[in-house]
Amino acid sequence: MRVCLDGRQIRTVSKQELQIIDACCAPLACEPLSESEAAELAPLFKAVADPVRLRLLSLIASHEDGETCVCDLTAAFDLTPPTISHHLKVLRQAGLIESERRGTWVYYRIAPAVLARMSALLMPASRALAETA
Amino acid sequence: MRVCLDGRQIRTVSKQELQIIDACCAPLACEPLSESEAAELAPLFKAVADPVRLRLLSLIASHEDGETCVCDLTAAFDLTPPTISHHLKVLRQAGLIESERRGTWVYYRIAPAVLARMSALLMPASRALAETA
DNA sequence: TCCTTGCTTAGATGAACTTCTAATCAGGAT
DNA sequence: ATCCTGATTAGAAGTTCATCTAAGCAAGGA
Repeated sequence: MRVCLDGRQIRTVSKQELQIIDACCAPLACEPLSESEAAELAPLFKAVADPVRLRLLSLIASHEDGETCVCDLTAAFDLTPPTISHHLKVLRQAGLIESERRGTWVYYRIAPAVLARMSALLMPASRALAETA
Repeated sequence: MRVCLDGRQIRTVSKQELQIIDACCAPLACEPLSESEAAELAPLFKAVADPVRLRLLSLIASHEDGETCVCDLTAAFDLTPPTISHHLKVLRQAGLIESERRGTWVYYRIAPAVLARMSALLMPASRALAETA
């Protein structure tokens, strides 16, 4: 882990992540997206196109245990529990997170496959970059 | 360039792209996004969270010349020119594309930096992946 | 100068989305 | 059994968004 100029932490990409990037997801610049592909992908981006859901995703992803209790998530926002629950449902229905109830509490964790697919789609979107390799 | 099981073309990641991935964009799992970071990032994802805009981006990105005339873009959709113009404006205001007028026609091309940032943010969002490296 | 073509802006409409309050469900404790 | 706490569902209100038609702007040709 390194720290960059603006103070944010960064790290290098692992081989395993490269395999995901390299997996079966044609990047945007490869060939035009079909209507059905676009219709399938757009809801995934819509799920993360909200500041609350981005922070929820980030809170869950950066939690040490790999999972986070809803009560901790709710406490991090100035929003009512039903609102947080709504956003978690949107993320879950998009396949970005998974939930599990253990006793009184419900825990959420990241489902990495869909995020990896979205990332791979956007990454090499510049033909110039692809060809100067 | 290879072809995967479902017939879509894929390719490996270049060193230059790795540098972009590795650049100054903390991935989601690194640490929780601040409220202001989330507020800044969400509109970027909102810009691509629409099937028409995803296809527009893909059409522009995959065009041989690196740029595409609006007339070609409009022809690819079953929508009126004002609607296409609206979507192009959304993408341009998000910093994802740039436009240039040459004579009668207006050409759009990809602005790769923002896409690279979004991709880097989503990619290593799984702590499990990051730690099995 | 006037007309034609390409593209964008303005304004309106109907759908979708975010948020809330109130009510409901699930588990655990008294 | 009853109550309490954590979480979700139901329904409503206000806002944002995608799309259209109509109008405007820019550039080139008759």
